[in-house]
Amino acid sequence: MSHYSSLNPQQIEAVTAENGPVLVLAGPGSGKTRVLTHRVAYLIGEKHVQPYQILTVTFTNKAAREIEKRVRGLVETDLSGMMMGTFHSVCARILRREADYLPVSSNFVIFDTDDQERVVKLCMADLNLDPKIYRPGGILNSISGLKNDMRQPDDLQSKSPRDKAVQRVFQRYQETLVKNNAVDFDDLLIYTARLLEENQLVREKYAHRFQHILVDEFQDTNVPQYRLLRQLASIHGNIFVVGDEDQSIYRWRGADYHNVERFQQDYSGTTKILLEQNYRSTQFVLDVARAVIDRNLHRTRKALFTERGDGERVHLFVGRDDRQEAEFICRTAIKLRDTKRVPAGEIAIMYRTNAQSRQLEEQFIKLKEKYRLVGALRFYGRREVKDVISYLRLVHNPADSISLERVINVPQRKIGDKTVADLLGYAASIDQPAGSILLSLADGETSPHWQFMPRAAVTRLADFGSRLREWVSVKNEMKAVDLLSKILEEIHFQDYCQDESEEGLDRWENVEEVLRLAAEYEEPGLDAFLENLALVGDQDTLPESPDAVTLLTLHAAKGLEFGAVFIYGLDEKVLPHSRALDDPEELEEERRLFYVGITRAKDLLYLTRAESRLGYGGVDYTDPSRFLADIPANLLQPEKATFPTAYSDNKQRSWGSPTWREQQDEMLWTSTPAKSAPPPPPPEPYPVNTRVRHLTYGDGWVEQCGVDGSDATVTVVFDDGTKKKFLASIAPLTIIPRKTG
DNA sequence: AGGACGGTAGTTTTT
DNA sequence: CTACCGTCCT
Repeated sequence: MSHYSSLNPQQIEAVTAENGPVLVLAGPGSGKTRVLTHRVAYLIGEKHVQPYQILTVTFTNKAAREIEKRVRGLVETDLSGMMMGTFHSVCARILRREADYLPVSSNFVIFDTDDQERVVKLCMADLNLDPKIYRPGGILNSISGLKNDMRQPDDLQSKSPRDKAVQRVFQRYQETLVKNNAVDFDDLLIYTARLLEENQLVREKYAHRFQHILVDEFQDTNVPQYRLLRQLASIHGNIFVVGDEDQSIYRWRGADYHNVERFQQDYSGTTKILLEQNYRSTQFVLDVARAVIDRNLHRTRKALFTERGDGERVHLFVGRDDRQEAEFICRTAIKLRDTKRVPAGEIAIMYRTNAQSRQLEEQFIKLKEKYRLVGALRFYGRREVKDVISYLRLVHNPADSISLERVINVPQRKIGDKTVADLLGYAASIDQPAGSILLSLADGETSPHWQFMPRAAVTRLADFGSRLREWVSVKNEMKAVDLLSKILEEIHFQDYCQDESEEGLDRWENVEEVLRLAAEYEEPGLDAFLENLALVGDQDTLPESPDAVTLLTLHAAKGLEFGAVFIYGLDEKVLPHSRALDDPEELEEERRLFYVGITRAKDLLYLTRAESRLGYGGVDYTDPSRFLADIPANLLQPEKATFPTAYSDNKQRSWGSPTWREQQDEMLWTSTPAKSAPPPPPPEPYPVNTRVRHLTYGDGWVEQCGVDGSDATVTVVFDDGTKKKFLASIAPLTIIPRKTG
């Protein structure tokens, strides 16, 4: 077929692999999406598989859409029967259909993290657990951790007081969700996995239907995902997974790249294909990437290569402080745009934590340049947005007391905390959802619940109850937009948003955006709209902007590519992050994160760090990231700040003379040359046969130390026999004083 | 019911 | 140093 001519031999092998388990290990930029989409097209076009017999699973909606779009471009066939979506959306679809077997009914709502935390707080209050001793967020994390491993509350190994608390909250949390006819994100996967494992009828139904299962980003699967795939593949065994262990960066969410190894054990006769040709980056970028990632164990080594040529060396800049570092980045980015004609939209600045974006933003603002910030404030996280969505959710599912609590007094209708607490308490005592009681109160004094609290309070509740009843009665006849407009109007939400503050306008505009989103749903009813709100994050809402530089976290960068990439903050405790330092597994993940960042670059890559950074309190003096020490010096190009320093150099170091190392750094990489001093002779920092200690490799002897170009390099033979070459100025080496006899 | 205050924590966040 | 949360006070 003609479009296979554009594929390389390994890609063709993957696309046309025989039935059975196939594992494609795809390096960054090796065309894994192409392989996946061509495989689908091949199955339909050549193997005459019906679209409805194919299941394609991804992690993000964006990826799902991309794959669908590209498959449509490859085949003529109508794809409407094909199941294609994220793990969560596929599970939701299955669960709604099979709700008879579940503790919730098919119109269950999906609780997001916000809701989850509210539930945890509620449960903790009920159990008399002090939120100051156990932070609700932390407890929720523990619960989610257990759920990700498909554990039950009583599965907790140790019985520390905290674990006991987690157990009790977990138990109650789960009961609360069921009472609210709600599931959380984890439940979508867990319920599905269990259902398929325990119910032969359901398992066979789906396992029979899906003759081919294709999975993207397989290294990011967690226990329930792995297990449910296993069940779905239990009849035909045609499971085609694509992934890359080196790009697994969601361990903390339960993802376990060991599933890649597990796959090969569990599915005998797996065809394994490595995609090593990279179509994205230049060789220098790939070499740096490889130098960094090859230090990780438990992975399939890949030898990435490119036919794009060497390209430029990877640039390395060391700022005096993080401000200068940020300034260097912004000015260089602008320079690339103006003199090297790299479009701003092809430039990205990546960092470990969101907080780091501020420094960069300040510089952009100072230079009056636009930038695009990815992911900081989430649209769906806005209070007013959550409020209006909660209204819809309550109407859709009056048993959802979390939403009810959220909106019952927003805007204020004189239903105070006391009244709400009484209502919820009363509801719990007769084991009914608070929503049902509200609806019943709409009947006035004939309601059996009328007497349960003081007249004034009950009247106001009844007021709200009759509103709610009205909305519930029309919800299936009206389109989502119309219902939402009706609600907003009746509760005067616009007035509520637009107090005279500036944010007031913003708030209302956000609400209008929700209305626009709702308008896309033509069918009457709320189901489709709410499902989408729950399962479609705003990751894909981020607008393209070709004329602005993109600022984003390394996590958010996964899957993207840019002509020029800056990685900001290559210091210990930043990347790797301080929280990861004491755990080797976490450190490996930090390394992968760095690797993901590096491999986003097509042509230009800048790594930057600073000798000091603003910490929580004052100034922190930094150590260079250990990852830098793993990059051979000949791949790097030290950079000086070529712009006039924008701030005065008033930070004299008053304590003692700088170490040779500081002099070295000054000389090589900082913008301020040593003041009017004659250029110091090239220091020989590590004389041959010096005993040295490396931060990660231990002790050894200096074998060679030379200055090539502007770089001092040092070669060390370690006691275990390994020989390493470092960039002298940044290698975490210290000289071990010789014992004088 | 809203504002002022104090305490405390402060990664990453596909769904 | 902030930013956010919870509490208390008005």
